[in-house]
Amino acid sequence: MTYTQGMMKRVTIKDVAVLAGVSPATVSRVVSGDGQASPEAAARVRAATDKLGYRPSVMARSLTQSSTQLIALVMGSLRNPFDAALVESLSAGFFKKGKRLLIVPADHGDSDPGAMIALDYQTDGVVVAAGHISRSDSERLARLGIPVILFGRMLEAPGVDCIVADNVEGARRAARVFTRSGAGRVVVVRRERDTFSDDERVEGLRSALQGRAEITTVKTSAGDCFANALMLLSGPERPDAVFCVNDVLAIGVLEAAASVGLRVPDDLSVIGFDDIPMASSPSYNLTTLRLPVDDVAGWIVERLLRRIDVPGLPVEMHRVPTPLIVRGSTRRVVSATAPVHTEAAAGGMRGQSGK
Amino acid sequence: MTYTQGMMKRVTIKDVAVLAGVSPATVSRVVSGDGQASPEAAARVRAATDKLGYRPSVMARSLTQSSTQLIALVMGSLRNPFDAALVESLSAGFFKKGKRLLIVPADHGDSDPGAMIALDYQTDGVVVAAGHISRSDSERLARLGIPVILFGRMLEAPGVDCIVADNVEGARRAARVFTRSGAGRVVVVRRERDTFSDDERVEGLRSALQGRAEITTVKTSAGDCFANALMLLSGPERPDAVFCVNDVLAIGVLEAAASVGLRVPDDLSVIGFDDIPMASSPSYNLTTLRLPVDDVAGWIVERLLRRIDVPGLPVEMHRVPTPLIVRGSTRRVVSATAPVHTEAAAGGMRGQSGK
DNA sequence: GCTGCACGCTAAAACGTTTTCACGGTTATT
DNA sequence: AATAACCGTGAAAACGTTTTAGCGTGCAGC
Repeated sequence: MTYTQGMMKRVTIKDVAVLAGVSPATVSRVVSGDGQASPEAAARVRAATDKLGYRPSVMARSLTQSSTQLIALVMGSLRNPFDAALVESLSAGFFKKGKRLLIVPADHGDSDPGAMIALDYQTDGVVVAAGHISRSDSERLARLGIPVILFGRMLEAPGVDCIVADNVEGARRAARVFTRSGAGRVVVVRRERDTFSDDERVEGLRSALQGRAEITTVKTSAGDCFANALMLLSGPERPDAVFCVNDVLAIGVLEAAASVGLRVPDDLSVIGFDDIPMASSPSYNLTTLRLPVDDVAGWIVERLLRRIDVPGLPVEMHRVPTPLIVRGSTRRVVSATAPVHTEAAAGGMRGQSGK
Repeated sequence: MTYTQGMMKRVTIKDVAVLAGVSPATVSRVVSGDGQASPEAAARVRAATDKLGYRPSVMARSLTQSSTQLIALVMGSLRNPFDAALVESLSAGFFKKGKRLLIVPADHGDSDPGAMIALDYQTDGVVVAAGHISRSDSERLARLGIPVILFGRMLEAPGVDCIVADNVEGARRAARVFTRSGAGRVVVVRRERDTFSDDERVEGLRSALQGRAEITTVKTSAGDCFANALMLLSGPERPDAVFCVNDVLAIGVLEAAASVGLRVPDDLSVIGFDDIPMASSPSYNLTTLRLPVDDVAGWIVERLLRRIDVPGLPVEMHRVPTPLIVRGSTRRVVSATAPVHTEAAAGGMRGQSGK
């Protein structure tokens, strides 16, 4: 079998119809499955679609139907393993439900807010995993019946559900560990750009530590974290505890501590946030607040699909629990109060995602 | 300003037309920019689109035009930082050129080959970043004029360009380091599933080491790498050099080496592949073959767009150079022959991506 | 003053589906 | 036996664009 050079025309429903000897309407009914069609007609149609390799055009279908099976995902950098894992988990989750991800960078130079691409492509929904969506934009989407899930920050607006880690409770747990081990000088390491979640984490720690310790804040990019931590840890007023708003920063601090010969956790306690796989690697062994990525992705998928099904639903503000994972970067203290989740120190490189 | 409850209808080109007092055709010409229109008509149309917030429906447009501005990206797990970086770089690169990424998991349970989603959505092109595409599928896409870029493996088929790391040359460089430092027992660590690239890397090392060293191969998942390496390194026939098909595995080996008290590079040399940011962190300081992710993404974007523009182009098989990045996990030897790229050991956590 | 031409615009067709409407032909209900 | 309900099907409209064909108008060239 030889093929003609050049581009062939797409095989359409009409081609199938003439081959099967029925009308396009019947083909549509058979292919979509729900319409009524006689067994013999259905058989002929199916034979024709198989022979021709017919695939309905989603583009054309979406003109008459509302659904495109597309979900817009506004995402940022994937340098942080947590974000990469979230995107992967979302992609898999949505795909399993027949939805495809249309990804749009949150911080493209353009002034055009990324989420609005949902309008161009008539997306079934929007997930804002990084960055923000303005109230007016979200209202515009809501007016068109496009639901939005916002991850990492709260926004009270029609049609947008929010899912945020329980940041203050997590930070409080970290604070408790610090006070138990008698930390007096605590440094908070956070990113350069203030985000909703970072603010909550820092504020949570600060309020829980109120009066019990002296707190300093350092802002740094992930790339400069090592260098900045180096300075901090070799300076005169060395902290005895460091709380980082995510694990990547915490690992930078651990590197620096090792580099200047500080013993962790004896000289310095370090706590991170997220519990990325690296955190449990033997060389870091980082105590952290776990943000369970598969739970987050699962909730987002569930919630968005449900809202697509039943549009009238009241909005929901979901807080994801952030259990403390005690590892080697903090001192083990006998706890008289609430039990905390600890972990056998053996087994390296094994992350949280057990799938 | 209050909005009516419930879903509003989309604002279409017709709405704009009546508001501007012109025909839909004129609106189309003004919006798309290339048609001819009088200044005053154009002004009225622009005022109308602004007032109504009109956004053309890509779906409807794609019926008459061929282009959807969509690129299908077949991707696998993002657990390996290299893959995450690649996706991020591709997304940014394509977005800058006005293309959006439609992501489809390579290994969804479905039997349907992922790349074929390109047909459903009339994608402008396909990037296969993980997994494979069969010859017949690629031919089908080619017949419809949809170009394909295949990353990580070679396939000679019409309409598919390939980009692959220079695996054998990289592996040869690794072999040279090993032989110079007098390694006699070399272990190759590779993934459980054989891939084109892994095969090339392993075979490249094997052929370069031919007769100079005893070679053993170990297959492992990333999660089990630490445990497996532990066994290997504490066993009777301990290797003095380990070549890993990627950095993630190499880091597992380094962890294990540290865990059993082996000194690197004195007792053991380790070389990885990819040069992920972690590789340059002070606690690993891994010698590796760099696969420059931004170069890869850049080539893919360029090439795919060019092929979309001019369909007749002959296929291209691109090999990406894989320079050796010498760090602390291999012994420094005075080189009498070709100069190799070395790197100041200072500055932690700073990866290759300088952007 | 007529032809030819560029221009600005509109009407209508086209793209590939789904869905509504209508129409015969069965089958069930009285 | 008459009527009603139902089933399978096709014609046609609809979705929101772009594009082609065509139609006046004004202007230059003869």
